[in-house]
Amino acid sequence: MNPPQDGPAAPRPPRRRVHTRARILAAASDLFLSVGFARTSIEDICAAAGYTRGAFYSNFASKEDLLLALFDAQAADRMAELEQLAAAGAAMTAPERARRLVEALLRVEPAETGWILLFLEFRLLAARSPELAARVAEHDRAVSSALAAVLERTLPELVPAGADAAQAAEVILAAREGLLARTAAGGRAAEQLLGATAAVLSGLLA
Amino acid sequence: MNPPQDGPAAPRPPRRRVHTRARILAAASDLFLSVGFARTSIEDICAAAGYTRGAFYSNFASKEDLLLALFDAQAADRMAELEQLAAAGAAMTAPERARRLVEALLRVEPAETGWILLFLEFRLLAARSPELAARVAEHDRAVSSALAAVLERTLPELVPAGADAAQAAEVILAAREGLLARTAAGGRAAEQLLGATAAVLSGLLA
DNA sequence: TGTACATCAGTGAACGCGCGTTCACTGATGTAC
DNA sequence: TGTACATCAGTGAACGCGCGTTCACTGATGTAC
Repeated sequence: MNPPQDGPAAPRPPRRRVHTRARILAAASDLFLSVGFARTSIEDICAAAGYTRGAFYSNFASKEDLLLALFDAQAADRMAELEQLAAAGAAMTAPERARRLVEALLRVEPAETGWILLFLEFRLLAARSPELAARVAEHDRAVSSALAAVLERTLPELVPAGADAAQAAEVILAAREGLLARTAAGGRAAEQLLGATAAVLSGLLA
Repeated sequence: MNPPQDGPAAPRPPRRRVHTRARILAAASDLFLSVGFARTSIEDICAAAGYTRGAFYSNFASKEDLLLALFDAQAADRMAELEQLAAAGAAMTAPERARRLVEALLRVEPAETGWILLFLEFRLLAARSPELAARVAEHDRAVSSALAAVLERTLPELVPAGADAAQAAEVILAAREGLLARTAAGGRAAEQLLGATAAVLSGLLA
């Protein structure tokens, strides 16, 4: 694995074909979001990206490793989004900020739907694997404290008396996941459940 | 498949070895709850129940069919539980009723934890299969309206102004699933998240 | 009660398939001189 | 700039395994007489 240590130890040359990893990641993302992790084979991913199976193992240690890489990227995106939400909130009225937050949290675009299902699958895997569980916990912690910061800075009135922003953020995120899981998994129409949520929320906040 | 229609069409004799189905169901329930649906093989189930694989297919059409049978049984249990909750609530004070309901909904015994994870897995399967999606939707509808009845009869103050009991029930159940999924999937300690939920709830209801 | 027969619950070997992973290899890319 | 060489990203065949499902069968259970 290590380069020979006897020469003048030249610094490693920059990697070639740097796009391979990115293309595999992009193809995997598309497939995971539309079909799910378990139902997507490595063969499918490589074919979609224009490579053969070996290229996969030259860039990732395993299928699970690829999934983790995707989640890291997704987590970064989500953090940035929350950051932006907090910044944009400063210039708005409180009800406007609340509306925007709920909108951001309960979005049900197809892409978001795919992510929720993929996340569910990830939690399920994590439930049986301590390593994955640690990664999920880390992710949850990061997103949760980012949301707590948004709440504290722009919507303290959403934090119920007797609870702190961190607690409120955790409960909000967990509830959000349950709601979106139901809409994403089909069955009852999404609008119906989200409508109910809106009704309940505005009742609570009135 | 049908008996010959030429005789005097005697009524079918009662089935023999009637316990087989029940024993397979019990073994499957144990395994699904502790290991999950995908990770449990039919071979595992049959071995645990004391049969061979063929016995399985003589009692169930497929692995999925067995899962559906388990869910039907579980749904019946849950309905009975809610029924009982409503009946018992009549003799209590309102805060006591609220405490009991929250307790019942956010229980995290090991068995309940297994059920939540199994349900997650079921929703995931349902997301890719219209037939299963219909079954989940039916199940959700039944449980949801049972909870709505409990709310209306014993805890109308839990229904926010502007929302009806059906909407409140749906949102409560969805949020419950999200909360329990997080605790069941490990990572953050269950007590921590449930403690946060309690804090948020009592803040909201105060 | 006893005997011949029919049924069908359960057996267990075999099938077939998909898929994650490995590995000896090759040829394009970059380095040294 | 040109040539020899080394590297290693990507190839593609093969391996191995697990598992859901099928099916010809058998022998215990029940029926008819």
